[in-house]
Amino acid sequence: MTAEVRPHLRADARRNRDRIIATATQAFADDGPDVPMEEIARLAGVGVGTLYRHFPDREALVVAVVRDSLATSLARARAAADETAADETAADGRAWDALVRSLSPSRELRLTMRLTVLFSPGMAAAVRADPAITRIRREYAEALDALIRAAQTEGSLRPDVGSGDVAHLLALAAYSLSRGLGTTAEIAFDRARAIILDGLRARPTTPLPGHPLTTTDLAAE
Amino acid sequence: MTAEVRPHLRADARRNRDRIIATATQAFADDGPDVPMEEIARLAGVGVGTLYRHFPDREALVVAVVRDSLATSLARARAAADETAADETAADGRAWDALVRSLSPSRELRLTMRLTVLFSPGMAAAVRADPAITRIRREYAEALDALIRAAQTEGSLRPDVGSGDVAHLLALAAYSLSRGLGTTAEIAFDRARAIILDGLRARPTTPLPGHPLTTTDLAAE
Amino acid sequence: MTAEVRPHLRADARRNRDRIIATATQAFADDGPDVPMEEIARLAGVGVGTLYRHFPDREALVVAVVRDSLATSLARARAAADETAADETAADGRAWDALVRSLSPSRELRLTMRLTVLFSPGMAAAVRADPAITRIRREYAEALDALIRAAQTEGSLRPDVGSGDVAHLLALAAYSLSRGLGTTAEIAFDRARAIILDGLRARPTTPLPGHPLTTTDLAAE
Amino acid sequence: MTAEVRPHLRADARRNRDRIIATATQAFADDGPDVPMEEIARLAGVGVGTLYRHFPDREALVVAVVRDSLATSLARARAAADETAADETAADGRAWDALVRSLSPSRELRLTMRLTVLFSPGMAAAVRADPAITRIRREYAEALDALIRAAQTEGSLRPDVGSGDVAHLLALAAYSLSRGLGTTAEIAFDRARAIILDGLRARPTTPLPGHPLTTTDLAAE
DNA sequence: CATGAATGAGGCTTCATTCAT
DNA sequence: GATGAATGAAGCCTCATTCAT
Repeated sequence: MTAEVRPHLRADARRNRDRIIATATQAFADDGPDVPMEEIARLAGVGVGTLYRHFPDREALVVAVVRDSLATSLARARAAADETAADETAADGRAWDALVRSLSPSRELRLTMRLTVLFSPGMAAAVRADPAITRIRREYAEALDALIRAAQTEGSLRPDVGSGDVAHLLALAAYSLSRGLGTTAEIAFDRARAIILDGLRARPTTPLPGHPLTTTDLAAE
Repeated sequence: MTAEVRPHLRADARRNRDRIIATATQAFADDGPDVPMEEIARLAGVGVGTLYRHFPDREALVVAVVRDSLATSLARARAAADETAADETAADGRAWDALVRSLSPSRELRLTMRLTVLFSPGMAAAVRADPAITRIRREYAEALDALIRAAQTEGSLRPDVGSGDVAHLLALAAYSLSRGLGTTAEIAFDRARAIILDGLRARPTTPLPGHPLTTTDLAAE
Repeated sequence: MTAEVRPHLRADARRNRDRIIATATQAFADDGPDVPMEEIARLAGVGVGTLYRHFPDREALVVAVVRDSLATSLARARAAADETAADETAADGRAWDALVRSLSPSRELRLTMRLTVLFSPGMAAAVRADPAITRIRREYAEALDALIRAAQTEGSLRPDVGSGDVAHLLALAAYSLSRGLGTTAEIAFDRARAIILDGLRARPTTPLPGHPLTTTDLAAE
Repeated sequence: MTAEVRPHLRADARRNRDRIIATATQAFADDGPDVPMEEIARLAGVGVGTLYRHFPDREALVVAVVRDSLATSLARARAAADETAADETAADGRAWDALVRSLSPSRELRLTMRLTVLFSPGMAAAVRADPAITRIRREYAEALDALIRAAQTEGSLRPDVGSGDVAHLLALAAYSLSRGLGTTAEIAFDRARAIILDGLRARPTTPLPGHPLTTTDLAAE
């Protein structure tokens, strides 16, 4: 689950650290961003002291949770991309297919994106300020850029959108994840995604305002 | 700003009540749903006691804020609808135009929708339980239903979507409102909206999963 | 209900004052000594402002309630005493009979005595410091003293007790008034009183410690 | 001072818990049932947090105080009873002597009984609802019942009273404990108790109303 | 290192009292 | 005079964080 390596950490300590992150992720998803630290420690089966030994304060824990989740998601996305690239049987529209998968973020990634909305302004700033997170976001953005250029080259994606636009729509779809996990919510999500994809595939009707957004444009927000 | 009338309320008290609601709306938008009551009181220029005289607890204040915002938005939407109906110059595609406006919620409505996501489960439940809010939501839903049927009849809206789908996409767009108010955010919003609209106008390519969602489907979520 | 006369008070103001005292007495009896001022005002059908016009603070109201109750009780006790004194048919043991009546305080007096126990130390001090209340207590004590001497003279009351002892026992009996008004409570009270009376009538068996207490001894407590 | 044992509690925590109970008992006795929690914590030399760690809310603290006090009193009463039972030199009237001791509750028990009168209805209900307290009260009642039957059998206690009557008189005497600790108060208490005892020893003169009360009758009140 | 007890700042709410209408 | 709105100090409780065991 953890994608960053901290060299000098005894096996049991490492196990504790991982369990705390996993538990916190689940707790944030279940109970929202205000779960008390003691509750997280309890759920992880450790004392608060241990929690604080690994993460000096709540902010550090939150950053670790987001970092871990993004790293995992990125790793998975890359693995999938490699498989796809190696798949010689794919028809044309291969770049479009990859883009479609980008708009189908894993449940875990969606939870993380949702969290970043729910966290308080201070937490959100801390998350954005984390170098590792920044790096992962940049790599995501680069991958998305490549995908988009390929799809536009192959003619399957409308030419007047940029990676910022797609990332934005991706984020929108992800936010829709409601706390409840009903299948209705999942169906609503899938339907919305399909409609958005049709919008992305469409020939432009009326010109979009401004110019194609890059992910950098969004980050400046 | 206030759309509900409480008959027997001294002028000064009424003024305070309105100011508290306006201040709280702003404070929630700026600092999230956890702004301390005392902070809200301070920003409104009143003592905590006054705040609590008008709203017996935090829940009551939140409900009042949402109710007020929704009521205002509904009133404006209706006024706009009347004007539109009276506009004899509109080309064909009139229903579509109205639908487009539905996907352009006012900044205030967008803030409110954002709030409903941010509130804790308890608050969200209290908001949903409020009769006035329930009524407004129902009226909104009914208006949207009519709009959608008309647009589908005139052929401008794809036939495989329901009011629930549109409401969902509307909500997605609204959530996108970031805390910051930069024009970039506004442009990103407008571009996303246009793309979504293109998706709604599109001839279906691959069939959508499930069946057209009604707003009732969403509420059951 | 009010036994003190405040000369220059308009009739309606006087009526308000009386109603507030009566209401407060009832409210203290029903809900304990912490009833909010606003609640008392509401029950009395006046605004808080009016309440505060008549009684500058909570202490003043409490003192007025106790004073009024004691004054009424004293007046009634005197009226009863006069009637008794005039009753020529009474057998011997007349002083004893009067004493018995002393140990049967009216429901109102019992409530008041109970209140003085329940009030906070500060309130209790304020009550004890009130000159009118002090005077009434003194008059009560004097009446009790006379009664006791007479009863001891006629041989119906054991000689080794003083007015302080009787007042103390009287207070004990009064405290027994529970909040609930069940008849069981009343019967328990009557039985306890009868047993205490038997104790007062008894020939001493073992000598009592100390010496007969006067009411002054008690007040010094 | 503490009679209940909580097995798994660190020594220092246990010490704190005990000190908090002792301090709270004293504080309630001195300043009434409304002493602020923070004041209790301060007097106990701990932070509020510690107080709340041991007792989740004020009610829990009050219940613990009463439970502890009653348990201690019961334990002492039993120890005394055992000694008495072993005392072969006692003259006849042994049951009566035991009853006399029952009417001489320890200072601590008297404080506790006083508290139960002073507490608000809610607190009183919580105290009555506590299983440990209920058990102790029942055991007290049973012991009193046995004592009373024995005394009536040996002819030293009037036959027309029940355990409820004695418990009631016991409570009355206990309530008399004034806030101040003057020796006058103690003497007044002792004298009142002696008089009440004479009343209990007396041959009935006029019949008591109702029938002998059991402790169950009182509890139903 | 792990544990969980202790701390205290901070948020929510109540209510005695004051003051504008 | 009467009214009830406004005020803010004070009490209850929670929880992030520190520290002794």
